[in-house]
Amino acid sequence: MKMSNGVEWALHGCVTLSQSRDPVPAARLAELHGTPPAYLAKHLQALSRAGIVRSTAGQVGGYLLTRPAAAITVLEVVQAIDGTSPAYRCTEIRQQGPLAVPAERCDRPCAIARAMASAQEAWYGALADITIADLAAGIDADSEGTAMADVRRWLTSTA
Amino acid sequence: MKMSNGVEWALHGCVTLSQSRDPVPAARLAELHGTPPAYLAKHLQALSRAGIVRSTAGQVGGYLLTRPAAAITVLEVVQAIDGTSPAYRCTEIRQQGPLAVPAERCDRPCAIARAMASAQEAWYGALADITIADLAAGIDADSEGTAMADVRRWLTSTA
DNA sequence: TAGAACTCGGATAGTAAATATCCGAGATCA
DNA sequence: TGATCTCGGATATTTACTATCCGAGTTCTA
Repeated sequence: MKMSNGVEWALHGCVTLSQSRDPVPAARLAELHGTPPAYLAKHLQALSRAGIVRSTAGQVGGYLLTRPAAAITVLEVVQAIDGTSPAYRCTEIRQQGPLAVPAERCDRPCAIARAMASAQEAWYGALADITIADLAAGIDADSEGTAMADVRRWLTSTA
Repeated sequence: MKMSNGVEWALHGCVTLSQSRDPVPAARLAELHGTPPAYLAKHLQALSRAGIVRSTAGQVGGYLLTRPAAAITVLEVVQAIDGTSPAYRCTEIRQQGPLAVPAERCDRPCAIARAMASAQEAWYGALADITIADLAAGIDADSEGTAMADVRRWLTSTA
């Protein structure tokens, strides 16, 4: 069970975008985070499709959050990059083999699928309780309150 | 984020093994569940390495649970098949780029990694609260108490 | 006691997904 | 109006999962 590596870049990118009032080009984010520019752009497209960021074309274009950072949950970002399909997908093997359960009796998921879905629900719930603003605050606290200010300064400075 | 398909087979297999007092060959489990025999055997090897099942060679050999089903958690099975490494792995991109954080200040994981680890902790906790015995009871309840009896009858019958 | 049959175990191909990249379409500013 | 910079989807490469086979070891039978 491996989560896409792009989730990390997307989360860091959203935190960075939360510090900017002007659009930030994908190349700029890639430079800041030390990631492949083209690949990061692909993930930003996914965020755009999910309605988390808004893209602007042209010379002063770039990406920008569509909502306040406090209104964007980590779960949204994870699902935008990694997909919404649950990690465990039941293939209904109870309907196969010599003791197959007739399909008419399989209206509800089997006990195993229910257990796995319940656990994933706990996972999603935890992710939904954290917002991009929380992450920014946590990173700021780790750096004794200088990290986000440094990001804002770097974003406004011309490359 | 996609979990290995073998987890489903392993969980169903453990439930089946919990109904048998004699070793069950991998080929028998594969026949019951309608899965590729060789591939299922590979996953059973992983369960064996994790100490969840015990293998016996020879003519009357097969696989058997090492502990009562109530003492085996779903988390153990999932980790045995899918690995123990967390789904989200931080690549420490905070240490790269023009605003890189010096390594000396990275003694503890960054706020994003902490948040993701906390969520995974919730996931694991939910899986650890469910045992193989719970799954067997749930499946039995879905079938109005006939499923496990049918399994026991089928296991003792000669193919 | 020797043989044979059946078992598991690790090493070996094939396939799908994720990773990484490039070039074209569209929009903005000079 | 033109040039430059932006995003967006289509395209190769690598990784991990899926699936399989054959050899080593063990147990029962004759």
